[in-house]
Amino acid sequence: MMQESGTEAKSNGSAIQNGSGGSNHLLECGSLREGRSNGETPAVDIGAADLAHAQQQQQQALQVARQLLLQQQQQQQQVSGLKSPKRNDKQPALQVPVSVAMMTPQVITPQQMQQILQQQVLSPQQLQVLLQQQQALMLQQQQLQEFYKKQQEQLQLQLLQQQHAGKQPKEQQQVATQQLAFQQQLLQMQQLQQQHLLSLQRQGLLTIQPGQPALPLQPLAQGMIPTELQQLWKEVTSAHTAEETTGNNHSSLDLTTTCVSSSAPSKTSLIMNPHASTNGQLSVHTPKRESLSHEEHPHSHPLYGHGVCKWPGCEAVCEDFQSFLKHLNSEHALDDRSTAQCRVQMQVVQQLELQLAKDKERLQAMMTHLHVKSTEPKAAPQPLNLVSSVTLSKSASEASPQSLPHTPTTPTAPLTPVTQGPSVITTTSMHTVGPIRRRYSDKYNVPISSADIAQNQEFYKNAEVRPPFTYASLIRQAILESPEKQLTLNEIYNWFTRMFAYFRRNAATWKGAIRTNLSLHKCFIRVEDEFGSFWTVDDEEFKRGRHIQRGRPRKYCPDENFDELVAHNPSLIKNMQSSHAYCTPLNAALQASMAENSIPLYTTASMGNPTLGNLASAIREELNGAMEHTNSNESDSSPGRSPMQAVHPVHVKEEPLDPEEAEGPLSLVTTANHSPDFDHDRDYEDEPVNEDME
DNA sequence: ATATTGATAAACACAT
DNA sequence: TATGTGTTTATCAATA
Repeated sequence: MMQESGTEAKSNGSAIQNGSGGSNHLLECGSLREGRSNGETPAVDIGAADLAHAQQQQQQALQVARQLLLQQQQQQQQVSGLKSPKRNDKQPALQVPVSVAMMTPQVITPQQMQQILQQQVLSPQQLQVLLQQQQALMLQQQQLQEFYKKQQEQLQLQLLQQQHAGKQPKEQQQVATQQLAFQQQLLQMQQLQQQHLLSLQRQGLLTIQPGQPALPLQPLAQGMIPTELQQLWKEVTSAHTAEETTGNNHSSLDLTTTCVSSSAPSKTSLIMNPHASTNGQLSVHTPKRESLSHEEHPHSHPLYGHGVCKWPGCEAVCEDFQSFLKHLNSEHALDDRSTAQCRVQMQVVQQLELQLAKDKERLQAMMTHLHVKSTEPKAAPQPLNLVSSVTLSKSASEASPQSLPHTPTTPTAPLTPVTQGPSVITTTSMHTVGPIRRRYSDKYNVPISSADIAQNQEFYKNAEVRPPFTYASLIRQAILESPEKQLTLNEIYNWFTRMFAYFRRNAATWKGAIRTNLSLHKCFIRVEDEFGSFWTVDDEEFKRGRHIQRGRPRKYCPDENFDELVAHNPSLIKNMQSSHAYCTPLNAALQASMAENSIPLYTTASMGNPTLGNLASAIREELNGAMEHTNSNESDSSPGRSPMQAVHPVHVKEEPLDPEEAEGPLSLVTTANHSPDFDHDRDYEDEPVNEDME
């Protein structure tokens, strides 16, 4: 059994999903061109009597174009959705975006581009290639558009002729409508691309040569500026002096020219700087006001940082803030160029906002979906393709382990980092699962809060996603969740399988890990009684951090002399006290209430503080006495055992009526709903219940 | 570059 | 003997 899991664990190596490129778009464009020439032929025959024929041809051409459009849209969608299942392992995101970008010369959506930029995975050369491809495509699209314009004109001519002739077939109307619709789509698409291109330019990613007229920009003139933009623009301009005209009067012409000039300087800044965009956004609003305000806050200016001017596409080095101001006033004064850049920035912002809105929506849908799903009997693991750690704390994750049946060792990214981030399950936050063993930072050692787990519990129960917690954290959680704060090994196993779908396979692996952790971590204390042994946790020790202590003295062993043991390891008694090893239900209740009040469990306070410590020991003694009364057969009859231990069997094994319902203070809210199939594994379940302890 | 830390695998001992 | 439990060590990978 070990072997099987062993090999499985090691075989996970390199399952790197490579987003394979889509179809070759250029080819499709080629066919488009053919379609176009076909379409043009009939155009020449306008005067021909065979209107039906011309219409047919037009329809064919339309169809081809529509298909093309559809394909493009689909591809865009596909590509934008590509990131989700990606698994990165050793192969950072780098390869994926690059390959995608290189293999599919289609127009890249702004979202994609942004992602690529953010990941900073493309070399300047690669970016150039990409951009060139995009330009080429845009050119083709423009041609396509021209073609349709022509067609439309023809159609209108035909219609006119027909009207004169007194005929107006329905088909023609339909065709005309379709054409219009299509053209609108085309325009929209182009507009999007323009914006994208503009943003690239703004970031200095695209350099348009003088000889290469702002071809892609031209269509922008056709796209209307959204009203919000106009409003924004008005604000910007009005903030200046009255001399300026309103934004509405700025034709795309200036924009074009300015963009060209502004893009020139920044070949160097091929990688988008996250800060830059932030600054850019700020600058969008009222530059003037900001320049005023910066005087109040001398050294903080959104356009100035790290000794560099953050004006889009500028990056001029300014020794100090004063020189920056000079530079700002001289180089970025209110002129056509600056206004145009401002405009571009507005578009960029708008685009980002759009994207943000979309992503928010997506996130919402994902979360909703997951919620719904959790209620379903069996969760399909796949749904959460959350794979990219992008973030949901939930967020994204990576390829779900499900997809890697043989990679038990590869943890998935945390759905929700325990201590940080939203506790929502964000798909983005999940890291890719790869064979990589993720090491959870110390913060993951922080006790898992009920809320943290509770929020994602359903998710983990159903999705085979590896929880982002260490074994130690989980074991602790399992123990603390139990009514008695103690569990047998088997019960711990069961807790794992019950709470996490991920631990329903490769049992040998994770069970071994649990055992190792129990042994290795100082915070886990093994206690024996005549019914067997169980584990408790010393929360103090747990919180203390590094649990592992190689070569540490053997843990408490029932067969050894307790006093001697304590003498050797004074902390042991502490551990025992703090852990529930010897705690009576009363003490447990005390701790429970502390926990409820967010007081660290088994706090050192109770140990360190003489008063509390005394109280604890007093309670213990009392309980011991009580134990002896109730359980005479127990007690110290066993020589090697300490009195404390003797107490154990009495209450320790008392099994709650329903393990699921008798929850400790730390128990997860949801624990109550567990399936009963697990958890009845104690051999001593039939043990009499001692409820009189309270 | 090094030290820590966590996960795993494996060897071993012991008990049932 | 087979299995479960527990301990220990080694190795690998991720991180600090």
